[in-house]
Order: sequence, then structure tokens, then C-alpha cells
Amino acid sequence: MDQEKDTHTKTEIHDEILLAALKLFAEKGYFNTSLTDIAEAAGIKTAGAIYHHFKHKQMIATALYANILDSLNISIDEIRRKNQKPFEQLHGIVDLFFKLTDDAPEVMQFLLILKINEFLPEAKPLLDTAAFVKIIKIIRTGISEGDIRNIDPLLANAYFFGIIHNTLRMVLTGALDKKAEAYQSQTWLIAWNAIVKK
Amino acid sequence: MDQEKDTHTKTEIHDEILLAALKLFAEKGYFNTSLTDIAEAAGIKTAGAIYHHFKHKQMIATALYANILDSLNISIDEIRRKNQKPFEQLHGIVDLFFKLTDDAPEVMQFLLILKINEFLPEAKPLLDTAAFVKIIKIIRTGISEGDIRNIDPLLANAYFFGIIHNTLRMVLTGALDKKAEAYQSQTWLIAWNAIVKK
DNA sequence: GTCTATACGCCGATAGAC
DNA sequence: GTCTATCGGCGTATAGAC
Repeated sequence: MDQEKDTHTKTEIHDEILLAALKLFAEKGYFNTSLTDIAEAAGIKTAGAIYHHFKHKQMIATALYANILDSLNISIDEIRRKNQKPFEQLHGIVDLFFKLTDDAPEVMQFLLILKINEFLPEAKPLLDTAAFVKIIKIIRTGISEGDIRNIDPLLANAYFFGIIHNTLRMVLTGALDKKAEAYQSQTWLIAWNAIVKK
Repeated sequence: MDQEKDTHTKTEIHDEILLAALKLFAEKGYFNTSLTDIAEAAGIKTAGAIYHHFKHKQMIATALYANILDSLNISIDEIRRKNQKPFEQLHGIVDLFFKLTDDAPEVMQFLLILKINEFLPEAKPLLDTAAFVKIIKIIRTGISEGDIRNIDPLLANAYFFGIIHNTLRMVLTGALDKKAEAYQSQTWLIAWNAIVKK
């Protein structure tokens, strides 16, 4: 939102707090992370200083959630712009998720593992979010174009991303020991096959 | 474990506390549930009284987790006893999960939605649990018997139960508005098809 | 076994000096 | 903008009367 309001250190520290919080929330969970933890991890010595950047703890999580969803939304727009067919678009989104799992696991932890509305009761459920609404829309288009079998789009979404997300969840928790990339092509095939019209 | 030590009220109250806790944990999460909440929901007026039944809050969650896994394990043994083929055994397990989702949603919330090691850091991950080890074993057998395609059993598990669990998760959160039963046969087919050898 | 009362600690949040 | 200091509250947990 206001990333570029000025070039002073304020926004840098702001971002460092967010980064530290993301890491800690992903690692220990929201409730096991104190503002003191966040301050320390952000290179600040005292928790009080955080209040010059965020009204309260929840706002940190809210900002994180918004940022993540925002950049996800942008990435999905890009994918939709570069690819026409639902097949290609879903493929691009799966690529993105696998890439994020290896390159920014905390982000994927936040999206796939944390129970967000436990600490952000007001937050929209993921599925009501711009990014995920677009995913459903892609599936809907795939159905009407005859690529994807004719079932409830929400169900198709549950099946397709059930496979994708569950695999990534196991990578994130260490139950699968290789990088996400190692499972990508195989998992994509299975997931697409689960919803494709034959 | 010690359900039948005697027939006095002690174990009844013990169970009522567990029941109340299960409901509240499933509804609000562990950290948003105070012992006062649990006492009240269990028909006790004061939080202090709980300490005659459990050493501390964590022990309530630990006992819950153990009970749920225990009865799940027993159910799975039964399913394995009554059915020979991996196909039938997995079918039985899926039946069980769908049934539990409609009849005991809190239990499924606990298993599928709560991030258990956030409040029970010592607890075994689900996949290391007797019940789930057996599920993997069934898949492994299915592979060696040629029913299930020859991939890493953990991956097959991720795919199969990714579909099942994600569907049930959406029922539990209300994203899908019908009872789990309404999606069962279709979902089973898709999930089995994702791992079956063709 | 349950109650009242209370101790204790931690954490979120604020005030004010620097 | 960060620090020290501190408040206030909640939640866990304990002690002791009934």
C-alpha cells in the first residue's frame, strides 16, 4: 500500500518488522510469538518501539496478510495475462506455488499452514480473497470451455489444490525431504488429471 | 486409556471437561480458549476445579489428542480386519472420515484444521502416529499388489488424502455448504483415481 | 470435588526521557 | 525513532475453606 511514501529508514524498519514477524509466525505461530521476540529479530532492542510502526500486534499480522495476498494477486494477474488457456494458467499458478515453497517457505507457511482466522478473526477467508477468486474463475472458464470436467468449481478447486497444497504442506513440514521442485512435474500431472475432462 | 478405572463421577467429569475443551478448541483454537471457558462449558463454575482432573491446560489437549488418535487407530484396525484389499480398506477409511465430519465435526477439526504442534510442541506429527502409519502401510501394500501406481507411498498419501482432507476441510469451514456425505462418492472416485494404476 | 481467594508471570500497550 | 520504566489485564496455577 504505502511502501514508497518516502525513502527514509522508517519504511525500511517497518518492513524489517514485517519480515521478522513473518519468520516467527511461520516458525512458532502467532500466539507463541511475543512483540519482544519480533523486536529482537528485527534488530530493535525494545518491544515498545514497535508501536511507532504498528498500532498493535494484530496490525502486524494484518499487514503481512495483506501484503502476501496482494503480491499473490499481482502474480496471478501476470500469469493470466501471459497465458490464455485455463490449462496454462493453472500450470503457471502451480509453478508459482512450488517456487514460493522453495524460495519463500515462510510465505507458504503463512498461506497453507497457519490458521489465520484464529488470530485475525475479521480477516476474509482465503477463498474470498481476490487472488483465490481469480483461481476459481479460471476453473470456471476451464469448465465452460470443456477442458475441465463439469463439476462444482469449488469442488474442482478442492481436488486440484488439495493435491497441490497437501504436497507442499508435507514439504514445508519436512515430511517430504526433498525440495518442492523435485515433486513438481509429477504432482502437477496428477492434479490436472484429477479435474481434466477425458 | 483409563476410561473404566471406576464408575464414579470422577471419570464422567473428566470426560465432560475433555468434551468441552474439544468443542472450544475446535471452535476458537487452543490459545483463544481459557480454562475459565472450559470450566464453564463443562458445567463447572471455577477454573481451579479443573486442576483436580488435569495437571495443566496442555494435558487436556494431550489427552484429547491421544483419545482421538486412539479411537481412530481402533477404527482403522477394524476396517483392516473386515476388508482385505487396499482398495476396500481405503474406501472404509474414507467412509469413516466423511462420517466423522458430519457426526463429530470437532474431532475432524482437531485432526485436519488445528495446528497441533503449535500448542503441543512435543506431540508426534500426525504422520508418525500409529493410525496414519497404518494408512501408509495400506498404500504400500496397494503398490506392491499392483493396484496403486508405483510412486513414493508418502506422495500417494499426499495426493489421495489431499483430495479427501481438503474437501472435508471446506465442509468444516463452511466453504462447501452441504453435508460431507453429499460429496462423498464423487470425491472418493477422484481420490482413488489419482493413485490407481491404470 | 468444588468453591473463594489469591499469587504470579507474561505480554500487550502506554508515558515520557533522551 | 528508540530507549527505560511501568501499568493493567488476563490467564495459569495454587492454597485452603467447605
